[in-house]
Amino acid sequence: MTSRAPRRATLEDVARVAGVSRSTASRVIAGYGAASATARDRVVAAAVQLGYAPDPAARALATGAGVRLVVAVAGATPTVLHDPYVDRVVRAAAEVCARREVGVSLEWLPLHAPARLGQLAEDRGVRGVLMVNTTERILAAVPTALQGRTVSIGIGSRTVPSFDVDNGGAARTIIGHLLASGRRRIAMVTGPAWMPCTRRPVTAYREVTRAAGLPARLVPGDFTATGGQAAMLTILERWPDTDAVFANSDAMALGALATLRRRGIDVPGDIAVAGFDDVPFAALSAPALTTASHPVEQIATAAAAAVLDRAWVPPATAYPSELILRESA
Amino acid sequence: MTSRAPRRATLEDVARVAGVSRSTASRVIAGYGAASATARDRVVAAAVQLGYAPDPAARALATGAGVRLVVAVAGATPTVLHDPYVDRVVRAAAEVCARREVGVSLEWLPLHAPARLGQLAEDRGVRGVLMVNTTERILAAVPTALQGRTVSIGIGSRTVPSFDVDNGGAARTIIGHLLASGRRRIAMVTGPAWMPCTRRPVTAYREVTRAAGLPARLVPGDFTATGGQAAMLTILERWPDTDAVFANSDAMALGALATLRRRGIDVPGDIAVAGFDDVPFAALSAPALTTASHPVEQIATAAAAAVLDRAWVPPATAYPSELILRESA
DNA sequence: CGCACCCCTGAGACCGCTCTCGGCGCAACC
DNA sequence: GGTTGCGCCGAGAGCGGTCTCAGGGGTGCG
Repeated sequence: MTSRAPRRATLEDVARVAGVSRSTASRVIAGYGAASATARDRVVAAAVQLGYAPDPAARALATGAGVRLVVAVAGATPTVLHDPYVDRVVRAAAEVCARREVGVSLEWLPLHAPARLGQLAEDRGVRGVLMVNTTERILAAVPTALQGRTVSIGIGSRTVPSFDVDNGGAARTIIGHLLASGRRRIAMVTGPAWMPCTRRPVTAYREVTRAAGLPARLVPGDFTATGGQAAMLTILERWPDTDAVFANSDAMALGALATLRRRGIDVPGDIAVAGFDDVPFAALSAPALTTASHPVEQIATAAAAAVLDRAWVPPATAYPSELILRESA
Repeated sequence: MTSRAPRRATLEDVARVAGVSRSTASRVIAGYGAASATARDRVVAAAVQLGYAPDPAARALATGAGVRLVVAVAGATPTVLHDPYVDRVVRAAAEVCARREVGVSLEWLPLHAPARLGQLAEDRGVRGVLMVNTTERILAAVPTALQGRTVSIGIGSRTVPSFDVDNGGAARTIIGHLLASGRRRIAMVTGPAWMPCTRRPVTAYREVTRAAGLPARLVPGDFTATGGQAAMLTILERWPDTDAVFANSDAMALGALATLRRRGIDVPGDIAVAGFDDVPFAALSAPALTTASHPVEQIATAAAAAVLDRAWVPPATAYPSELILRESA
């Protein structure tokens, strides 16, 4: 008995063992047509016995479905890929995809060159697209060939469903908290103007402060810590009497904290600082950062599952954020 | 002229346009056999003209190569996947893979169940494996079918090449710096004992302190910030006269910093603190953290490229780390 | 001039799966 | 009893590549 190379079982093998045709075996494994209970049982038993698992490449080839999910991050430069936020999205997506025998790849989507989307649409390897940080302009350029298998983390459109945190609500809650604790000259460090995710928090800020009869003090940041440091400097210079700062990301808030510390300004005594995201280090800063949670993993998991399963999804889902009270505000 | 669905060009189309057979076209595209200069030119021209790109699934099916790279993270529980370090590895790998039409997936490798490796080996979908945080035990269980397409970030073995930071050297440098700045009662917060990456830094610590005639003060951590907080508490309790702490990761160092701040202990006045990794927030803590760099992206990129290209790689590559002096030590 | 050899090429099998299509058996109904 | 209809099944044609193999044309040598 020559022990030949232990070739992996194929559908053909399963069919032979089950005593049915390959077609029938395929039907029960892939579950599309009808099959009798007996046939089903025999096939399943054979598959289990042989440790059968379908070859993703062969299946992709036959169905025309792609073999990987691409996470496309929009931005002006490729550096947008180097962001902890993107990391979290990619990890969650990769975890979801692993169970479905699908890979993930990461791409930069040049802000003003939606042509890349056309290439993705034609690429037989791509099963679907998960867009991050996208803009209306880019969303509008999503080719028909990609519709139905594209979702966005952030804003959406009629053709691409959106999964996002309720950042407007989060901003409202945080600013409400600042107000409630007696702050009156509240500044906000926003994200970059081109990022749509900046809009709702800014609107919320404008509304809440206007309702309280307070002036708007807006400074743009870039979601990085160094950006936060610079923004804090600007605030201090432009409005020296500021008594609270809401930074639209923890990274920026942490940067602001660093600037204030360097200037010897007491937090929260002189100025209260609040962030958004609840990154792990937010609990460890001095003082510990008051912030609001951002369920990125949950969002990315749902988004990835939606494009993989081609399930119907509500056009826009907003995930709730929770206020996390610590020392800084 | 009916404009039919713009089907993506196949090799067949390229061959037809170039006026050669599919075989010849394949030869020049995949570049394995011999082809005349004219044939080559015609095929290349046709491919360019048609915007041809090979279907990864079809190619994978024909060659038997897998269609995705799996990043396998060893650990006791699936929570090992939720680690910023893993995120960085996955991102770098995904970026490398994207250019090669390969996807990435993320898996947890149960520490005491190397059987999962056998499944990976049989999975026709996997092109190669990138192991993270692995142990000798697991390394020894890598099936032959996976050899030659598996690399490890961390320790390696005869059959799986290793890519890692020179963490022994980094530890030596950091402790040397502590010593040079007059510290004499230096404690170290290590990683978990089961992680091989803990070994070299600990050995370095032991050697350097012994050479200086100092006692070893070792406390195990878990590479998380909360673990660092707890470890710092232990150190304070067990050796109250400690004047410096080297934590083997920035997260733990930041945790230690938080504990010290809470206790009102001055850093670096009373106790100096140094970390390892140079995470972004290390520059923003109060005081800013002295640490050593960890070129994770560079390492992961090289590792991913190695398994994808099946290129020969030196059995073990140690990437240099640099001391980053800030305020805490 | 004949032969051997080599370079190049095309035909075609194959990778493992999906899915259409036609056939078969059986129950229901007229 | 004959027809219709339906449920289940197998044959087989792809999907888009790779790669073996046999053959054709040219060159070098005897």
